[in-house]
Amino acid sequence: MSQGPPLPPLEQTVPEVVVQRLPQYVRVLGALVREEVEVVSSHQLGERLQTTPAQIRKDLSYFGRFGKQGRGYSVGNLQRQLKDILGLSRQWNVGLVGVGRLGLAILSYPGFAPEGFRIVAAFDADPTQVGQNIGGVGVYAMDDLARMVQEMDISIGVVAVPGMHAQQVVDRLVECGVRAILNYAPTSPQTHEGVRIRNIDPVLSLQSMTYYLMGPERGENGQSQE
Amino acid sequence: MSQGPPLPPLEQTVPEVVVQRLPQYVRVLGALVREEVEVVSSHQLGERLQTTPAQIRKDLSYFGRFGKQGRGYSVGNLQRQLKDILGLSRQWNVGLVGVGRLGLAILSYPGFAPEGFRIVAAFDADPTQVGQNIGGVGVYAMDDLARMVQEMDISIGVVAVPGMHAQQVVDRLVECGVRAILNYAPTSPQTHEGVRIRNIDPVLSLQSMTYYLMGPERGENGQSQE
DNA sequence: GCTTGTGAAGACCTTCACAGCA
DNA sequence: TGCTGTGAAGGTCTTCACAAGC
Repeated sequence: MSQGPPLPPLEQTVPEVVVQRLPQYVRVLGALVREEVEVVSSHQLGERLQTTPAQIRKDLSYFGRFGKQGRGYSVGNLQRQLKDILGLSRQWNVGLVGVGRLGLAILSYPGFAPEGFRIVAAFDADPTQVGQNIGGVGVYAMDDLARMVQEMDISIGVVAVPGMHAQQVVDRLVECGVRAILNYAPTSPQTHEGVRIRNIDPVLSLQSMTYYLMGPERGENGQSQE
Repeated sequence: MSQGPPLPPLEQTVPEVVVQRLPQYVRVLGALVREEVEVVSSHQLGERLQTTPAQIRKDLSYFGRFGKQGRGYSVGNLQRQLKDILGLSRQWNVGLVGVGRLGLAILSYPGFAPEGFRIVAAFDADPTQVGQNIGGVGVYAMDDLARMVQEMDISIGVVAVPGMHAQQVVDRLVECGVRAILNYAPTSPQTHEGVRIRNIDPVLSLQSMTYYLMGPERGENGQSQE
């Protein structure tokens, strides 16, 4: 799975949970920038993020030393560094598969572009959809997927097709070289080696909350996120 | 936080991760029912769910003994049992806050009702929205929240307001007695004791995937879900 | 034979607690 | 004094491995 013996820098492997928390740190730092706060301690960050200061310091320590003892972290600097680490200092081109009700909602969602995620092409299996232009985004046939991924430098796929077809769409995307997929279909597709999938599945979220709504008292601790 | 000394039945506390996996089990079991499979082993379930058989057996063992040695689990029976445990054998009334673009998309999403989640009322701070009827769902003022939660037996809140207002909406819902909240706003609200919040945040999902798209080779293992 | 249920072992992540430094 | 960065300790979740039973 890994390479030969030379063994490059190889920064100690970072737990996936940590990577998943970093974007939240970036977001809070963005809020602090807007509030014109210049320095922040791990304790203050912990309050905003509902975590412990230790967690934040430990997380950051996987990537470097960003703070100053006795003072804390420079808000602007830390935000910039984390964005660089996460790859958020650049734009990413996104391909959307499925322009049904859900796909259209995603296309019209204004939250992606400001964060650097640009939907540059849409795809659909239905020939009557192909050729359309929806809010500036062209709709292509699935057969054009490989070509368009190349030509438009698409590195992220968004899947918004019926659950029944999600797996094959994921497989197609992976074949075409896409290694990060955001899946809105109510199915957890089989994952491929080296490919990241994140599922957006509100029904599953609801279904795990109802457990705590049952019985007289099952909700002992009141946390939990995402 | 816990009670006195009598210490009732108190089934060993179930890890939250386990509760979050159960709905996926239920879903796969549903697929097996439709395929008319009658018996399934933890190994087979593990294949479909990309987990180990041991994980599944351990998870189930928190709730009872559902299998038969040498045979496996009765698909129908196991599904029924898990649904009962999760509270999925009944309907749940849901209140939606925010009927902007996102709220409307949620209202028209056909995936909730078949799973037993019925959106019975919508709320909005904008007086010009109040009084509408959207696909059979009335839009009420925020001042009616407490009353409607009572009258309509709303136990789950869905938040679809701008990030800026998410926290206060969550607080209002909690005040009104709602203890399970699905939050679509791009903010992680502070959680209250005894209240469950699940955040639907596609941008955060994207932002944690880009990390693995950076650099020559950082994506060592190719798993990860949600 | 095959598969469950489970204590014990192990891996992983979080929290503690303190040395080091501004 | 105040706060970071971090090894070590502690907890939690996962995996192993096997007794029990069909």
